Amino acid sequence: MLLAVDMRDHETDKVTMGDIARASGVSPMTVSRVLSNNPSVKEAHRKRVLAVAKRLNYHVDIIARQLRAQHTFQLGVVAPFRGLVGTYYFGQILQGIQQVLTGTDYHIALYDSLSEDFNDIPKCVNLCHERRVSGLIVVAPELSAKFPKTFASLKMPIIVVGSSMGRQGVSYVDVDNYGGACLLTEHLIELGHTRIGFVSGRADLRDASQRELGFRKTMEKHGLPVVAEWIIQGEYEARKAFQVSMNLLAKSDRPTAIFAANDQMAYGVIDAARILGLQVPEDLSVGGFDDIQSSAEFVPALTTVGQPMLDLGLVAARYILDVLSKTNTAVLHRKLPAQLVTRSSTAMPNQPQRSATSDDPLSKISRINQG
Amino acid sequence: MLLAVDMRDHETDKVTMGDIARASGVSPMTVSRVLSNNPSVKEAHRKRVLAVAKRLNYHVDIIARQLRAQHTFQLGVVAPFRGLVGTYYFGQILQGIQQVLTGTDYHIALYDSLSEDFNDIPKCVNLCHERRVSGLIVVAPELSAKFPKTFASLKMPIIVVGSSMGRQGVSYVDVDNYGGACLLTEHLIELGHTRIGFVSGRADLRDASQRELGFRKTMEKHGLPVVAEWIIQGEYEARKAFQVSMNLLAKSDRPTAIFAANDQMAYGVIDAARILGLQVPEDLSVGGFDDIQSSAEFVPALTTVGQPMLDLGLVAARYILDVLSKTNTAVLHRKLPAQLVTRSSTAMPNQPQRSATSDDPLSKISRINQG
DNA sequence: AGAGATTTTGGTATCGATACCACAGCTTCA
DNA sequence: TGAAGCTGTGGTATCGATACCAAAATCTCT
Repeated sequence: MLLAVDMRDHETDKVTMGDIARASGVSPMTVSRVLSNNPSVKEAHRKRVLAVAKRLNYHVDIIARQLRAQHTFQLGVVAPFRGLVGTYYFGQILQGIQQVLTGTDYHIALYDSLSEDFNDIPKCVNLCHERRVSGLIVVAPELSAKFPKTFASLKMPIIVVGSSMGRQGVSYVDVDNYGGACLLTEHLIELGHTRIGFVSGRADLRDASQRELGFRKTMEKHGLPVVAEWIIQGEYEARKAFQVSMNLLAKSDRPTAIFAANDQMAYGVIDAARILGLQVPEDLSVGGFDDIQSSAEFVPALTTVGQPMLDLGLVAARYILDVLSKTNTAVLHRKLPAQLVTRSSTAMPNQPQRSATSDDPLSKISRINQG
Repeated sequence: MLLAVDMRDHETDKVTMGDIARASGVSPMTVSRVLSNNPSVKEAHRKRVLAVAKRLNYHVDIIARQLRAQHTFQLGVVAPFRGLVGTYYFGQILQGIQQVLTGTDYHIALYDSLSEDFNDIPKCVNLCHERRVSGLIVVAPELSAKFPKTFASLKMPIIVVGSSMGRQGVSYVDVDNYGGACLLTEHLIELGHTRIGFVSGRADLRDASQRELGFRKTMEKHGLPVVAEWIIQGEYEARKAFQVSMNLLAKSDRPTAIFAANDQMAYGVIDAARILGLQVPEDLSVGGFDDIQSSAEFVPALTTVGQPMLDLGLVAARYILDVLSKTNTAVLHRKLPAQLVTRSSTAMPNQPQRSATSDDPLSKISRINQG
């Protein structure tokens, strides 16, 4: 009765608990108990069942388990593919999520909130709900995203990443872009800069507008002028920033410091400054935002605002898991602090007289190749 | 008996087909038929059932359907998160996949092949198999990826993206990186260049080595020298490329053209050239690879090799769906052609005598600001 | 009108794992 | 020795949708 030889062995994988039960002379229930580590089963049976399961190359049928448990163990991640997937920011969030999920039974189900089927987030969230995801992380950096209160009534944990939802009962985790921008602006002001320009990011993204707001408010707070011509559009792209800052820096009436709303654009600004013969940070201080990997190695090493992108994913995923395990039931409203990272692309501005002799950037051009 | 009023209405969503059946006076089977568009059901019943389903806010229980159908409608996508997620390349592939999936019942389940649980691809593939994904797309740009033949014996369609699998029975779709590199090299040679440098990509990535090979073979084919000092490591990063090409271009014995293994590095090379006072393309032709979005707008517009990244995703997803629907059962070995995109960053090399007078790059430095 | 063909409907079993209850076998103590 | 307690084990029902078959309802034609 024991260990009836099964010639199919590793071949077919339609092996069920019933098969194992038959082959090891116990009931399916006992098999189920063994495989779910229920302690109330005799050691002899346990060993035999495990051996048979291994021999038959058994794997639980996840679907049946899901049906019984009414739980898919899928963590839905909703994001606008166009524009977000393929960015470092989103990649880091995904890695954070995966780090939390590794070792659990959960995995990521990815949905495009811009798919032509459902051109807005609520529709996509409903789809996920119908698909019975266990929890949902909505990555929504767009300004236009609408989040109806009905989200809160869905019978699943849900959290928004990258958008602060105000007073609504929806959980979110976001980076404090406003505060981060204040930090960098304060830093530049403390160094003695009063003529500061700003390269803004994509107008449709929430974080971009928050960074610009932080810059403006801090300038106002210190009674410093925000010069309209010194606020230029960089679209979050190094190239675009390069082009627009070429124009700005070529003028004789130019700022002594520039705050770029992300690091890539800061690179673009520095490239432009180099070409125009301006030394960074001697003639121009440049600050960025994000602290992407290359910014530490960049020459000059970039002063920037560190954004805990990985943490966004970690916090969001951990929150969902906590709610699912009933550890936490509260609505989460969390702004992760951004950190000022001071490196060598910012310094005190040159003395006025010195700056006067060098109004023409071309006069300095040879210096770049001698340094 | 008809239309018994249900006060719960939209509240709870534990509505089953049985509930609808009861509320509309038919059997669960008829409800099932109506909801799966089976034509053999009387129009009166159909209308009543649909009305009730809507009123009760019914949604099929996907899990139960899956169990019955033995099919999860999940398309597994396996990729090394670290290094790949967050790249434009992977973003495009994902978008391609999603485009095919939009409108179908399938959706993406994302798995990290580098998760600490299973540090190699076969383990991750097994996990997906256990999780009963309906099909699997393995994105594997690394050189080290091992693909045992056992993949072919898994009872699910599987395709590898970004690695040509040689003679093994595993399907793949890849871009013809080798051929693309040949195209660009030929282009430079046709323009009259004989002194050509190469900025290589990440040594661990398959595509990078293929591009370099294409360059080398084409040079050899034309009897041109591959100068060791002119093959420099750019790691696929603009910054790195900028640094190493600064060194290379500052020498008096420098190439007249540089082929960078991706567009970002080409940007870096061009930036370096600018700073050294070299005009592109007059003094230096620069070609890239990938044709990323910004390359068309770049100044000068970049000559590059267009890589159909979106198509990788499209072809892979379409293949899986075809196999699942039995439309196709053959193993797919497909290399998508890369396309030469000629823009303004490449041109005929300067005449030798002219090049002789300008051995010192500094002599040209003022030109950049006058153009 | 009634036999036969056709459309429409409902009952039952099934997918595979597992919660719950009941009970067999064994131990412990009055 | 028998009642009470404990441990292991198996039977049955359930999660919700649907394939399959049989039965009912309807239609067709002589």
